[in-house]
Amino acid sequence: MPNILNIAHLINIYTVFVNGNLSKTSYVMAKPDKKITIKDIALLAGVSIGTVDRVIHNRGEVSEKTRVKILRITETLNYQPDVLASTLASKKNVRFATIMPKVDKESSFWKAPLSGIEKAIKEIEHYGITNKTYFFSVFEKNSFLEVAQKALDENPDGILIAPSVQEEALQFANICDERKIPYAFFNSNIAELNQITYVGQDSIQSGIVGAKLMDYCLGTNCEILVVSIYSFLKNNTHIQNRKQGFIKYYETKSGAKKQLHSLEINSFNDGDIYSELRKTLKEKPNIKGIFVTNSRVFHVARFIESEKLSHINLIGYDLTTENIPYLEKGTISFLINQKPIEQSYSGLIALFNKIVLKKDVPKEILLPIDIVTRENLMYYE
Amino acid sequence: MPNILNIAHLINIYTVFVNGNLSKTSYVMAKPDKKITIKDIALLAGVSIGTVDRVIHNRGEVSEKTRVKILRITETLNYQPDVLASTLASKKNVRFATIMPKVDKESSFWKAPLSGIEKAIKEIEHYGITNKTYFFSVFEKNSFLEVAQKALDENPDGILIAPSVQEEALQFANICDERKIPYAFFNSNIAELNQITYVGQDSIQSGIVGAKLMDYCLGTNCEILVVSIYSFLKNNTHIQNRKQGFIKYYETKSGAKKQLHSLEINSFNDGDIYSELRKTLKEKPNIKGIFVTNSRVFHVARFIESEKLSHINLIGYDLTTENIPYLEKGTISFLINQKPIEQSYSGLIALFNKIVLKKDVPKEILLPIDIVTRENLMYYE
DNA sequence: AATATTTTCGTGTACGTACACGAAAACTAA
DNA sequence: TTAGTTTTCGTGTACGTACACGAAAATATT
Repeated sequence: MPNILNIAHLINIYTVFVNGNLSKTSYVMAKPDKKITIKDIALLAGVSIGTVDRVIHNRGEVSEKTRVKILRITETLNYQPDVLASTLASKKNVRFATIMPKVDKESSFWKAPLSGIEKAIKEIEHYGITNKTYFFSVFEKNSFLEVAQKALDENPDGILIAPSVQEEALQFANICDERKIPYAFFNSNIAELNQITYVGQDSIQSGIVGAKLMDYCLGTNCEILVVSIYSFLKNNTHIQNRKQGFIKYYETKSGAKKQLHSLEINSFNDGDIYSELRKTLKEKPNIKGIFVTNSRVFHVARFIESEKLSHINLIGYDLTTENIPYLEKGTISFLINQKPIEQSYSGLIALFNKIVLKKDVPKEILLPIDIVTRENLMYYE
Repeated sequence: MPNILNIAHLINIYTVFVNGNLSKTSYVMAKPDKKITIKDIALLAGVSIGTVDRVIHNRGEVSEKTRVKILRITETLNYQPDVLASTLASKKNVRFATIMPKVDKESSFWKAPLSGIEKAIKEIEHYGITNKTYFFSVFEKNSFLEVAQKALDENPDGILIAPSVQEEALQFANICDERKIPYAFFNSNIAELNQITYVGQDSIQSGIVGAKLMDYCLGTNCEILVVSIYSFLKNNTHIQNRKQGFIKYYETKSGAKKQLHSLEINSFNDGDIYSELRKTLKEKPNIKGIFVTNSRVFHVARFIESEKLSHINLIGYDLTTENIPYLEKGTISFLINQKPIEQSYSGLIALFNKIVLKKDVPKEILLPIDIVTRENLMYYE
């Protein structure tokens, strides 16, 4: 029989248990505030804290009988381990790896996730968590897998991936599955894998939002151009979904439909882009709105300015340093924000919750589709 | 002379110090990863950890000589106390109080902050933090101060306040100052006080955003009505700023100006509201847009539906359960979201950072002005 | 100089958990 | 039964900090 300390709450627990009426309610009603510790459980089970610890961590070396007994008590009292004490005692530090595209000179989009990573780590570094970020090039074919291998070599406890190159990322996810390393995606997703979660935007819906805005901008009798710049390089489905969503809006919309045109440009060169745009606009002079499916919208903005086409409404994606000046000047009417900072931040926090705190994490964390215009820009930067 | 343990990093520290070249850089370069503990400091200072602890907490009973010595080492090594160990050791629990309007049957706006509070507490309860929320009525004159007094009676370690009734809140803030209880504001602000921080929206700018949206919605030749419903009851400046911002946009805007009209309605009764609106719209048939300066926009939406005025563009505030159906149907074109959940969440986190972690907190945390329409609504709810 | 008083400091225990080590109990083999 | 083996468990120490208690050192008093 356990030695009963003269602590009120323990007596309460104990009474409940010797009665055989092992009821959570009755305990909780007795002392709702006091936190249950393994010491309490040990006392109630008539064993030592070491034994309780072994049961909780499935470390074996405990007879089935006492194991069940301890588990029963644990569940009944709804024991929650003290995260502070736990991480303090276990000096093991959890190491995360983040794999994402490098910031190329063509667009600064991938700068933003870096500060999200920093923010997340600052918040959880107390818990002994570190992160190492690995950058791949979306332009070099084998870059992703090379870089990913480096990350793997360090045997991290969890990996956050921006799977911009789908096939390679898919391959890598399988390797992670084999090696039982948990991983999460951000920015773009690959369906049907074992990712802990995906943090990002619903890309179809974001296209719909773009269309809605375009609709508000434009009068009744005009045409719209949807521009994709170098979309095949990137996470195709992501970009294509935006286009698809945009088109869908106008298909389902009752009332005056607008005519849509589509243009694919596979170049980052302003000259190439200008001539393509010039040609299209010449052919279809009724175009009053241009929707660009990714962050390369600033190319089109430059074109509009240089050709003095102020009557054209321009909508695109992402608050990159290239795009922002054109939003401020009004050349770009709206930018749809993907919340790149929150994406990486939430991704790491999700890994932390799952791996360290062992909490459940939703399979998809869909971030808001922010509508950004000149007037509310300052609060999103 | 302190007893040198054969731990590499300590020898490193020690070497640095006996040389007299007490340089942070040299230490950090030696062992950048190892965390400095009070034990390290004690060893280096040739005292016990108890003494170091006394110095760190300004608890006195230490000679000036060793105090300075310890402080010097502490600063040089950039000692950061371990929050986990610290909160584990001190079983004192920090108690916060939140004071905000009660959810009235007229509008569900104040439901949202409750979940923000819950979220924040869930995140920081490990640190022994609790919160008790107090509700006042904006309709009863002395309700705020009564409720606030109750909060004060519990002698909380920090108070989060939604100062919707300005004069009373001001008075109360002064009491808090006297009693040296730190406080923060959310949702609306009172300038020039000693609040730790204000979390909320820039209300002037939000009016400007509303105007911009209205501008996009409307054609060239039309008039706009600005409606304030029961605005004198609430945090006046907040509501008035929105109106002011809205007007400012059209004043500063070059090009075709639009004519603005203003309507104040001091009733929640649909009958009253309808007749006021009906009268105004009859007088000014050219009105094509209505901007409502608070969450009572659903009244106007109901009016528009019942009078079948589908040509009117309606813009207002807040994703309340009353407003959302009208946004979904399209009767309301846009709602400006104040992020009420994040407001209370960030408010409590700010208190936590300041009081518990002793971190610096910005004097103003201005949350984004979310533009919400039918198509991106689902990600803000 | 001896004692009293104050200042200064070291030691010990606690917080709740993790884990190593070894002792006791249970079981096996002879 | 006894020794050997395995299973099961208790004890001790550590993580980094907080704080009480009391001892030692410094100072004051007679």
